[in-house]
Amino acid sequence: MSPSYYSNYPKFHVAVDCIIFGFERGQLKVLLQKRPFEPRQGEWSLMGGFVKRDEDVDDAAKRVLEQLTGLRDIYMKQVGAFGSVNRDSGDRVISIAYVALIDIERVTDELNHENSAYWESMNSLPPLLFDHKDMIDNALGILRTLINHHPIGFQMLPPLFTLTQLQLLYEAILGEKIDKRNFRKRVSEMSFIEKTDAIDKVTSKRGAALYQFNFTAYEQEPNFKL
Amino acid sequence: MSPSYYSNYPKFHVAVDCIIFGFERGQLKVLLQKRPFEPRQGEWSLMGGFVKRDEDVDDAAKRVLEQLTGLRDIYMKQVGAFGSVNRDSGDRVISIAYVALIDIERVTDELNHENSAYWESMNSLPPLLFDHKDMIDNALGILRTLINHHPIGFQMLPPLFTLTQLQLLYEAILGEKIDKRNFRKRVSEMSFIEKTDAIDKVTSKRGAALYQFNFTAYEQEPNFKL
DNA sequence: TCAAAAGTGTTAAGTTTACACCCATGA
DNA sequence: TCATGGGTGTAAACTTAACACTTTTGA
Repeated sequence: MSPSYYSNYPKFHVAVDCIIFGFERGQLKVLLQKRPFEPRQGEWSLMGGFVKRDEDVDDAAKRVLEQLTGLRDIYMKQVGAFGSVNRDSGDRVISIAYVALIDIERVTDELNHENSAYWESMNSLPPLLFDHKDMIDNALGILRTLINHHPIGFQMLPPLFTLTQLQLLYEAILGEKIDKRNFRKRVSEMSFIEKTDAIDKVTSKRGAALYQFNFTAYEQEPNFKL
Repeated sequence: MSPSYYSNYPKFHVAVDCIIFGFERGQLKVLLQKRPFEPRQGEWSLMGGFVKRDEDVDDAAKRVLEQLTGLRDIYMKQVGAFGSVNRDSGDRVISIAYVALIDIERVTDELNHENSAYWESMNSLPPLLFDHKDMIDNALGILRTLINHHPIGFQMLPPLFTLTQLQLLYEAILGEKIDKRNFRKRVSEMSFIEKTDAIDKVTSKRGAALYQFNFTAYEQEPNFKL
């Protein structure tokens, strides 16, 4: 182990940062934290942490996410590595950013606030630490690209959702209005988005049909285009 | 510098690996090297190198590319970080992969062979070191995604090229045949792909019109769809 | 009774696909 | 003269976009 050729070269701190997206009341939100240590303690930042010695980088991201939210088996995808020399004012740190999509209802307020974490709307982000704003922008770009052909939006909705919620989610991610009838026509062509017998009476007097995403049906016929 | 909080955490070797694509005689090729050091000296690998202490990770990738090819100002894009614990059998190394697109004619054979580097067709890749095959697969995926809406294919062609060359390039990247008349119709709608007076007599008796990509025209009207 | 959100089809415009022959030249 | 690659247009199929009114119900 550690043969001489490699050991001529420098080593670096390697961190992961998580861009955790959720969706609530028609708004795309991101989970931010007041940085709990120096330097720049108290500034708004993404949730992050250092990679451990015998830990895959992907696993480090999962660990950080679980520490903050208590959730495992969450959809995550690497956004990329951020490696400018001076990106971290404390010391040289190379950070690998991950985007995670979660159902905001699964994260309780207590959990959030223990970590001084808060959901902030993407429309009104505060100034952020280091290059964390760039990370969020990249993550959103990836989300916008993926959302059109992959059924990942459902990760941010409860198991049962109305078509209006689904449409608002797409509008929030893409940043544009979608025609309601065209949207519903496309949804109805996808057999894996199933209408249930349940009715949502929270957001309308009349009540709206609740739908669910059927993962196994999707596996069999994964033609997705919204 | 190096405040106590950070210094509790481990440090890692960080490398860059370059997936260098080129195009020659109808084939998409990648520049591979016989690994010049232990462990696993002599195995086919991507061109890589360790990040230096005061060097941006992006700059490390540019440096490695320039060392191998002598070329600067090349189109490069980060593919992502590869961070499994045991991905490198020598020691723990976290590697950040970059894809680069170059005009194969600009790299002379001498340069290549000094570094024991060779262009290998994507259709007949040898077994590769570590996770380098995954890196190439990811890079190709990114290339396929980008090529449809961004004029990056031209980076792999000489300044003057025929429409047949351009079509063969697209076919090689996408891995499927394209209808000649439909392809040319789409090209003719893009004002920044300009016909020149020059004629190529190398590949046909009749001669084929040579075209060029006009970058400034593209900046003004960047609507690209092939 | 009325405000608020749910639900529902058709048509025109635009895009994509499929398809086959003549041309110019050097060997 | 013929083999090779260059060059050209149209019609049908499909996809996308635009658009407005009725329904249900709780307050």
